[in-house]
Amino acid sequence: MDLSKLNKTSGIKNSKNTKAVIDLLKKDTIPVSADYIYEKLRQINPSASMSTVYRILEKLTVNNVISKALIMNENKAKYELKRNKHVHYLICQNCNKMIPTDNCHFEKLDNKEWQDTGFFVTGHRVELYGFCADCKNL
Amino acid sequence: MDLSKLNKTSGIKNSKNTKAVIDLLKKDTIPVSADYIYEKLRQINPSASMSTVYRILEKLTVNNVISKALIMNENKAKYELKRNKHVHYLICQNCNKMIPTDNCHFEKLDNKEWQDTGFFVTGHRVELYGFCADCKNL
DNA sequence: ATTCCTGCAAAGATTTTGCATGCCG
DNA sequence: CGGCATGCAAAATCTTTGCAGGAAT
Repeated sequence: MDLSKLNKTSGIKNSKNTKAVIDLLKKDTIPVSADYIYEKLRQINPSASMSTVYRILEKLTVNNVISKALIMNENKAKYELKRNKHVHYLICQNCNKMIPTDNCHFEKLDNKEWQDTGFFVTGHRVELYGFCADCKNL
Repeated sequence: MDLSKLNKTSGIKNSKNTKAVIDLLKKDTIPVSADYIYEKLRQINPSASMSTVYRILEKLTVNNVISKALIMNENKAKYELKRNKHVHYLICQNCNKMIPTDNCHFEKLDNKEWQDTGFFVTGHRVELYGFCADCKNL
């Protein structure tokens, strides 16, 4: 996550807030909400505002540093750092827990024409839902 | 979509608005927003309100008649009728068009334990994104 | 008669924007 | 300096809820 490299192509500056947000996201293994990021950022910079958080997330999304995901049963966006190893999630229908799983059966879909539709697939998102170990026997 | 059957288990009554919403959804092949449903419903019942739409969608979702999907790059929920044949979507990153595809490679995932996680998978959602035939050569 | 449904208005929640000021390159 | 970044407040969206009256079983 080299901010100075980003800077050249995007005009994004090397601000404290932006760096802090990226550092926060590095520590998470599941997508997190703007609100969560705001709370964490306030611990580092107590005067940071929600609009700054949204503006940073927007810029990082546009520049492909993070991705914005909308999850079943959630009414707000969540964000996660894009990483080399691509991950999907198991989502519990009972407690909403998200569990990352790196066992992706679907890589072969990417960068291919999708059958006879003329659609060129560049990526995919898979959510597996069901019941986690704690909830499946309730 | 047998409302009278639903009625028995759910307490949902056979109201004009609910029937109209189900009929609307039957005509769509891609998920649609509450707003879109509201506009269509108003053509049938000009006094219908947005809160009624949301209340109907909530009830139908809970009772498994429709499903609520959150789509990449959209900031609002979309809804679609649950059908026997299960469908995924190709989503264009340029024009946001959604194209249904019934070629699902993933059915074998369902109703299985997911590897050694103890998670029991009951369903899945796949979004393939990329560029549609119209946008891929822009 | 009871229970669910509806419209309206108000409130909540999430996200975006205008503006004046501050910081980075 | 010039342009992006920030905080604040206000606004824009989307969604939910309280209440009183109406419809369905």
